[in-house]
Amino acid sequence: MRIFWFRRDLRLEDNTGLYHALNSDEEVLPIFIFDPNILSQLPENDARVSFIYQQLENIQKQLKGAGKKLAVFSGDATNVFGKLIQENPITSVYTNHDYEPYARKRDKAVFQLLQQHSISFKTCKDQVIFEKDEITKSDGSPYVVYTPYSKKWKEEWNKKSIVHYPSEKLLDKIAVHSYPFLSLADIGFKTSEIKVPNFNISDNLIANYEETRNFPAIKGTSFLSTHLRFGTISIRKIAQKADQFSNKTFLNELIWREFFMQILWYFPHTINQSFKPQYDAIEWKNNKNAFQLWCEGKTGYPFVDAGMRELNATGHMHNRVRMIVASFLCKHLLIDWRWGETYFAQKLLDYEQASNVGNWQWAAGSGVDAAPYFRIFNPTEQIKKFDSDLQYIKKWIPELGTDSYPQPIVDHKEAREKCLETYKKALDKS
DNA sequence: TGAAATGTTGGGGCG
DNA sequence: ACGCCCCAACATTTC
Repeated sequence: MRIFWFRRDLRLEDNTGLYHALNSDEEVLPIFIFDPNILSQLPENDARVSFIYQQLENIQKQLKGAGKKLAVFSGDATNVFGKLIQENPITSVYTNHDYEPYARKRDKAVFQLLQQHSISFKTCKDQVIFEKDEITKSDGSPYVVYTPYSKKWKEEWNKKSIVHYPSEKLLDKIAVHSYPFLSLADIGFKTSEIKVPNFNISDNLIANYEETRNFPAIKGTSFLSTHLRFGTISIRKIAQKADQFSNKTFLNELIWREFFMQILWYFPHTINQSFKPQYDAIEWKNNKNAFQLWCEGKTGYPFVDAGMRELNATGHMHNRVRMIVASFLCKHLLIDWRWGETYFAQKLLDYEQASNVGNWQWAAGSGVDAAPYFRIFNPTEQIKKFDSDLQYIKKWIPELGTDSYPQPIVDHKEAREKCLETYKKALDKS
């Protein structure tokens, strides 16, 4: 018997690892494991846990149609596997790659356990088109600048023809078993009132993406990120669609995702250290009160506040606004990018460590191919450019223009000058 | 995937 | 018609 281990690939269709697991005469036990190492840090109504559970239920419904079912466990992965291999004649375990530092550690421990029992651990590429070692410079070293990376990515993409993995057609190989399907309550969670929005990848959206994506009042973005994060849609399907359009702006965003994933793979220390080490000499102010006001959307800068309120209310924030609030936190408030990264990690439905760390370091100036330190967004100029009629801002700040809306917590000009001085001081040291 | 500061140009008011 | 000043508009440099 084989095991297929679902993680960030919560779908039956075009699932690489699932396809390879099912594509033999052996029967396959499909499992999912809720990991207390991750869950214990989350509130009981965490919206992502609800979304994962909802997707597991979807999978369960589809499997039941084929007279099968999914097993859902809770526990440390090695403990769960220890039990499963005692109770079943397991020959191999299949799963899809997960590139985050924590997942790599977890998978290494599972691999070692399986190895002791002479069980093979087969892992597949599924959540990206190209992973770590597939797009590198000619000497095998990783790209740390986006443009040449994307050029190489597109070259390789054009060379190959896309392969799909019709895992959904092999469900008859799934084993009959009596393992449980734990409920949300069983793992100590409740259904969140925050729901993951559906994605939109209509022809219209992709064709107009470059023109509309920067205006948060327009529904010009795809809302794909959460679905890509949890694998509820196949990246192969999305990339193929994006490539059909002559304007490659949308495809480029998919490439940014893989760019940051390979950066995290080669430079895992960047989850808490600046990619450019001299940026760790910055003397952040780290004012807790200012941070709290930023979190709550009460800085007195409407674009910043609207974004943070959108995040708090929905678990989502428009990408243009993410850049604005991030620049404001790091540069106007001189608060360490890690604080912002941590807050986003708590709140974002689409939280993806590689993209979140990569983009926060971009905003702080400390990352690969980052914004230069002197590039400081003016949160008021940004309104003129991207929300000039205040449609987005008023949606989230109904009290705008009244006495109850706070005064700016910092003066733009002063904050800008202080930022330049602080960054310069740190960078002059090296 | 900036914005401010500084420089340049040219039209118009005016003596 | 001319020189001078002002300043908007645009370009370039700087942070």
